[in-house]
Amino acid sequence: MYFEIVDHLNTVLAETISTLTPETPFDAASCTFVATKDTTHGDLTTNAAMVLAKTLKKNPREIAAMFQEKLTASPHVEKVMIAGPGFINIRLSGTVLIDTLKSILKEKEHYGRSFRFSGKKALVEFVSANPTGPLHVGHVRGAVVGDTTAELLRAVGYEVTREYYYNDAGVQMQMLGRSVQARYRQLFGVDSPLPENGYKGDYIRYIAAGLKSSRGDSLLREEKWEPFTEYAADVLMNIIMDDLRRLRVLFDATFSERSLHTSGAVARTLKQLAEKGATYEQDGAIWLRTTDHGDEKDRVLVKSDGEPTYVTPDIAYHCDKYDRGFDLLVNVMGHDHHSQVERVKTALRIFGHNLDRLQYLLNQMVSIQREGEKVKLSTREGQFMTLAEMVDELGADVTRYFFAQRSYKAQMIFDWDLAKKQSMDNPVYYLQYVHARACSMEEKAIERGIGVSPAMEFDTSILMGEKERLLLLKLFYYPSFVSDAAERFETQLIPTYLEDLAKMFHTYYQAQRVLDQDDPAGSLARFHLVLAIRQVMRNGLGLLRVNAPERM
RNA sequence: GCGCCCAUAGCUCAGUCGGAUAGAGCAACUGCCUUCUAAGCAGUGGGUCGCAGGUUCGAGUCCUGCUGGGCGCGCCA
Repeated sequence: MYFEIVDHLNTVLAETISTLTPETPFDAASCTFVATKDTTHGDLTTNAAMVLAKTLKKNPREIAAMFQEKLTASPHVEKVMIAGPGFINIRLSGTVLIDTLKSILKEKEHYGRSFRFSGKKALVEFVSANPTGPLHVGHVRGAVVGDTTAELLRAVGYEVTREYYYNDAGVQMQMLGRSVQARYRQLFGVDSPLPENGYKGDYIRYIAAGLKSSRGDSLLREEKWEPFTEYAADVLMNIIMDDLRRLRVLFDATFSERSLHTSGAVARTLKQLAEKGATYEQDGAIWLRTTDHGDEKDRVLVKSDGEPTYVTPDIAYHCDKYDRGFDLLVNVMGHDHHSQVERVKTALRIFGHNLDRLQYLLNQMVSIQREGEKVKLSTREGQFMTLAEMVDELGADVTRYFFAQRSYKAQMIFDWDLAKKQSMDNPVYYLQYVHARACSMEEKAIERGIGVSPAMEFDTSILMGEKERLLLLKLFYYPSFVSDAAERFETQLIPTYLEDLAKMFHTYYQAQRVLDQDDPAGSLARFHLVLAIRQVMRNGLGLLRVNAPERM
């Protein structure tokens, strides 16, 4: 409904603009209708007249008047008002709002979804933590941002793949294997110290104990670290995926770094870069000429010991993503990997890949405020706050909501005490309460013999009161928020919208009796409105993968 | 030194990507349950949108320069 109406109005706008400016080419796309911020200014507004003022050398209000007739003729428009310096404000016809209500009740969970990107494929890569330990708070933010973004993209028509890239090769994995090996030997009383910079966490002992119970002492004479790495990585990947599942994050695919080595993709990438003259050899290492693309120094692709650096398989991985034919590639990772991004992009540019298809979402750091105390978290320091602990203490709903609520770009202070509260102070419960309250009203309605009319027959004039009208208008805007959130990769637009809607609903509930024994016609009409609000709340929470309980 | 991000109410943050009188929640204060859930509602106080310029009809939003904070800048990942 929203896009249908706004597209129609924008077309009228564009046509009128082209008749007004037949000589001068004018970008009509820059003049569109948007929702008003202040309801006293009508429902939709455009600044077209003011933008055109310079080109036409006329007073904006005078220009606005030239649009008025055409717009008034639209069946979707009740009234056109010219206000302020030259805004064209539109009040939508009641039919539009009633049709919105009907389509919500008809489309149900599909309301708000669109087909703007139907037929397009998107890959969202996120979390991608190495299997060297359990996930911590920093990963949770990436997990929520990535998963919610994926869900938003799906809501606007993309066929989405969620992928987890993990480094099961390299020095860190060797360290993991050797740490487990040491703990394993200790279990048999062998004096075997942890390697320098080895992993000290208790989970290493846990993994070693698991190995002992499944393999006995059969690995005691094993000198190589690889079997230990393989086993530990396997265990840790399972733990990671279990934790993520508890956060309601499910991946469609994992992609192993080692597979890029064994398949020859890394070697092929290096060869192709060399053929393009983008690399050279010096001091026994192979360098990428990133300085040709604005870097301050060239970067090493292959170390003098013959081992590739981290960036090399990452380049091969991204080439693989391009080869798989996605229309959109989204990468969610910590902002501390920023310099890495430029190197990958440089290589992709050398290969001639279209960087417009690649979108990095670099989320900033999270710190936790708990009982007034600020706990800073970083990968290097020992982590006492893991994903599992968060979900245990706060639940998936609260954990997800708190991260989705904020822009990924800004550093975030996670208010643990607020998140912990199961009260009205906590926005999650505030939203869920809308849903529960509406469900409770439905029960009451059924008791009183009020049911949804399949033919949508109810007295629509009752919903044209100003309070009801504003609620309908809010529901009308919902698809635009979904669309904006997806296109701009801004998850927080959804919580912002839902909190607005919740506020309006609770206010309405307080001010207006919905189910009134003395007013059956009014009760029926308002009941339909409540059901529509409940549906949108459920859909919005669904995008965030937050539960909408029927009872609280 | 260079790069990226941030700076909005006492605190945590929004601000629909240049619009009209800058918002919400928390905290503080005052009211409202015999009713469809008070996990709620209504109201009060609280601001030089870090600073200084610039762009234009119009700037919290865009540009430049500062200040302050975070992160990065490795033949680590």
